[in-house]
Amino acid sequence: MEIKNKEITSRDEDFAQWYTDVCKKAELMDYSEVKGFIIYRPYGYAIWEEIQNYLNKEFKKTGHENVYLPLVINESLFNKEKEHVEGFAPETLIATIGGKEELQDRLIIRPTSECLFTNHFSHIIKSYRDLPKLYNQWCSVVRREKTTRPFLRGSEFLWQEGHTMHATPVEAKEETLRMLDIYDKMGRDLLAIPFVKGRKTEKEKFAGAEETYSIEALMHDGKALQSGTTHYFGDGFSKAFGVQYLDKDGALKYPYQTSWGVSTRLIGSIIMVHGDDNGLVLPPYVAPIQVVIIPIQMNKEGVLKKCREIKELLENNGVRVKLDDSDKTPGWKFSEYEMKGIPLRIEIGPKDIEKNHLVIVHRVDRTKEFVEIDDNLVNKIKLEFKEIHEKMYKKALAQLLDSVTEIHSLDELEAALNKGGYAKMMWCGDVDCENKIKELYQATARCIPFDQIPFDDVCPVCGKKAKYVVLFARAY
RNA sequence: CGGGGCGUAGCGUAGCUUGGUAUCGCGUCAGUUUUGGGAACUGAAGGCCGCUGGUUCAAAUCCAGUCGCCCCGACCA
Repeated sequence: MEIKNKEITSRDEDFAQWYTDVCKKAELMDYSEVKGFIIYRPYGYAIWEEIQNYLNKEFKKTGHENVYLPLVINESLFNKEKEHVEGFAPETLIATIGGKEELQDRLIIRPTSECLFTNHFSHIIKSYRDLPKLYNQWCSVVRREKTTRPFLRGSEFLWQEGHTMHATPVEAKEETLRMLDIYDKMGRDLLAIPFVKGRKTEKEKFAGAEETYSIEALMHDGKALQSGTTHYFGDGFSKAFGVQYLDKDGALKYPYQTSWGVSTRLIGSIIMVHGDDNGLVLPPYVAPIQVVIIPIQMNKEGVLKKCREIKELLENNGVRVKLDDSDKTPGWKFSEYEMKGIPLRIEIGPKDIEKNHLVIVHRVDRTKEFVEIDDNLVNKIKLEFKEIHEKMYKKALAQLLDSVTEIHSLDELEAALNKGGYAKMMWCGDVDCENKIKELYQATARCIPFDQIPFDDVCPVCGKKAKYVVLFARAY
């Protein structure tokens, strides 16, 4: 039975419009009066809270502490690291007036907090005993963007930014990769999104970083989305901000630094990886509501009572449940909660009560089954979550693997990019070739993946000797 | 920042060419009947027609300015 949602544009018809429809209709966000600044509605914010819960546990397991630093950076401080300033200056929002006075040192609303952290570190790191410093901050940052889209690119977005200081480059580099692994694991265990891990090219790396790594996700329309980054800074910021400590050997030394972050852009990834023509599809472990119970003929004797009983049972066992006992029709509720992507639906009507079972339906593929109400019910529901999660991950992984095309010439590159997904090619490492591809095909180097298995000798752009396997794609 | 489009009720819109006090649908509220894939009927509330100024007896409509949003490019998590 094909049942199609009438309020959401289909993905094939207009993917951009589909995306906007889902954001609005699933009540994740609303537009505000100011371009690029969105309202995170309770349901959208709750997804972010699940991500926070997951990451806070992982961060704390690995010894990180949460802190909070100011919203604003005085301009003179911001200007200390040259590359960093050049990278961010074009998109900063600056406060110039306080009350009625014009400010002497203007206040930059943080686009990222490397300057603030490094400056603070210079005050608190004096001895090798103060290292490592492993800090994380949950906050929002502001970057003036020309083109904005909900969750994908906004003038303000919510994120976490980790900032750490280490005694040695080796230790700092390990941290950079450790955090990338945590992000990757989050994709596998929480978001059901397979990421491609890799290193950014010189052209694509973060302003001021020596090395940038990223996790890249593939959207349903074949475009890539950078979903998280980690950076190794060497001692560049340390030197610029004068962070020095006295080591065991009595020498003054500069510590080595990292930073890493994921943002509410992850919500965009979830939408565009898993969503379908009926709306959002949420993986169970990140879903703010995991189960929605819909009573059928709820004025009939015992229906609501049974619904409440099941709700309480699941809730007491740590399942996030909503019972919709509003007077909307069941059909309306089915559509509504599919639009909102709730992974598992339970229907309870007079017929079910008679037979002592529940009807359960998976959002991802609408598979429907009857589950007997017995002492093992909670475990059965939890197994359903596992099954749904695995289904969603496998589906996304198949799509990702299917999208990778090995290419050996510019023609093949163009064809692969037009098809969508990743074009895997050998590359000489020269930025000119990156620029040429950008210009010709509007695609960028997403990353130099960790899996480096060469399959050709020359760069198809310039014909010179190839150094790396690299993935190109059109990206958000 | 270039090119295009659009601002009328919470949302989507008609009206604008040819000035005369705003149309329709969805939603909202109340009531009754309904309920296994977006229910039906009856009644009701809701508008500085983006903003400012001008023309006019009279402006959603004409003129000027201004603000904002959306789409496509260049820049970016």
